[in-house]
Amino acid sequence: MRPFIYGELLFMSFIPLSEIPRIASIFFLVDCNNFYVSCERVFDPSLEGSPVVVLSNNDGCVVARSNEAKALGIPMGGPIFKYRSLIARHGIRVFSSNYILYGDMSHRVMEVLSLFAPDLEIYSIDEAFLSLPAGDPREMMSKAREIGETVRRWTGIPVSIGIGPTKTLAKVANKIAKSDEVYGGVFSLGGEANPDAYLKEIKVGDVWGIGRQREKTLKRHGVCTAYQLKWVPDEWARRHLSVTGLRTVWELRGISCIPMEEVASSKKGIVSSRSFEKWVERKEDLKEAVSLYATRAANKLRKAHLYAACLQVFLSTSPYREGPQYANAYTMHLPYPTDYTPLFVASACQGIDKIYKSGYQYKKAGVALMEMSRSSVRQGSLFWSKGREELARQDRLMRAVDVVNARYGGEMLRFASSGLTRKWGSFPSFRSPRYTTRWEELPLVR
DNA sequence: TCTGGGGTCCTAGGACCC
DNA sequence: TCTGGGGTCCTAGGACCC
Repeated sequence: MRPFIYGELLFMSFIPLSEIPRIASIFFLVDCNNFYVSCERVFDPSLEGSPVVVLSNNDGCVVARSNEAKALGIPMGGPIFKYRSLIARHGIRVFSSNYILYGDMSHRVMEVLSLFAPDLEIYSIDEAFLSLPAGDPREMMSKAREIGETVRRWTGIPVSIGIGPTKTLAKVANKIAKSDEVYGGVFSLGGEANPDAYLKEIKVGDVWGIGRQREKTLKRHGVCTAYQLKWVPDEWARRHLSVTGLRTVWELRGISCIPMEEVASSKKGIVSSRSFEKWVERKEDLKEAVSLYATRAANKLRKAHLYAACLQVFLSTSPYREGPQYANAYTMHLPYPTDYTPLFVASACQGIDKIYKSGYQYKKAGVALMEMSRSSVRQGSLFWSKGREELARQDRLMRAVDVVNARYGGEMLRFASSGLTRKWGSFPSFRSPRYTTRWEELPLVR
C-alpha cells in the first residue's frame, strides 16, 4: 500500500492543521518552453529568434507558438485561416505537427530528468513532476538550475522549473518562472518567501484545475485571484467546485493532496478520430473513414499490449456551421476481449449503420476502444464460440500485419474497407523531417 | 472556404436488488 | 388514502488537462 499524502489523511480524519507534520518533500514541475516549437528549432537553428507556430493534426489550429508569435497576438488554439495575413506580413514560420519527432524528443528530456530524481511523474509530453526531499531553499534553487542547464545542454530543449510544497503551487511557480526572464527559468514558492504576494497576482483561471466554467462561477462570487481562491471556505468550495476543486484550494494553502503517480497507469481507453477536410454525406464514406480509424486504434492497442472488450463509434456535424446539427455515438460490447483489427472494423461499420442519418453534412467521426485488459492474459467467456485455433490464427495474422507495416512504413497493409485512397488521413503540408527516427530523414551537416 | 486530438475524473440519475 | 429504504452498478454528461 502506498503511503498517505497528508491532504488525503486530512480529508479522511479532519486532523487540525496545526497537527500536520512538516512536509518532508517538495515538488519540482519541469515544463518545456513552447515545446513543439523548441523541437523544430533544435534541428533548424535558423528558426531561433523568429516567430514560429506549430499546427494541430489537420493543420487546423495553432497548438504551439514561439514567444515571438505570442507577441504578435496569435492565440493558443486559434484557427490558422484567421491569421493568414498576419503570417504573411511578419514572415511567421508555420509547421504541421510532427508527433513522431516530438515524442522522441520528449523521451530524451524525460530520460535526463530521471537522472536527477527517482520520483518522476511524466505528466504530459512536455511536463514532468519531480519529488525531492525538502532541503535548504538555496540548494533547491541551484539544483533546479542544474537540472535546467543539463536538459538544455543534452537535448537542446529549454525548460522552466517551478518549485512548491504542492503540485499546484509548483505549477504556479512555473508560471511565474516563465513570466519574466529575470527569474532565469526557475522560481520557487517553497522557500521562506511568502507566496501570498505572488498568489494575489495570479488570475484564478490560471490556476491548475480551474478551467473556463469554474472560473466563471468563481468570478460570479467575486473570487478573481489565486489568493482569494486559497481562502474560500471548504464547504463552499466543495459545493461549487466539487472535490477536485476543494483539493485545488487545499493545495494552494500548501497542503499536498495530489500525490505523485510514478507508475504510469495503464490506459483506460484509446481514441482515433479526425475532422474531415470537407464535409461528408454518404454512409459508405463514413464507413471508410471509421474503418481507417478503427485500424489505427487497433494498432495503438497492440503496441500497448492490450485487448479491448468494447468499441464506440461516433460522428458529428460541424458546430461552427449554420444548418442542422447532429451528433451521436454507439457503443458495442465485443464478443471477447481482442486486438483483432477486422473485428473492430466490422463493429465500427455496424455502429455507423445504427446511428447514420441521411441529410446531414458530417465533419468528424471517430472510434474509441474501451474496457482494456492486458493481452498477456485472455479471459475466457461462456458465450464465445471461437476455438483456440481461430484465436491463434487471428494473433498470427495481426503479428504478420504489424511486422510488414513496421518494416515498410505506416499503413502499407490495410483493410480494403478503409478505402484505397488515403483521403481520411491527415495531410500535413508543412511537416518537418522525422530527424531522430527515420534514417532517410536524418539531419545533414555540411 | 478553412476552427485538433487524446486523455482523466466526478456527479447525478436511473435501473436493479433485497 | 395508503404506496420503504438502502445499497450497488451503469451511463451520460460535464468539467478539467495538455
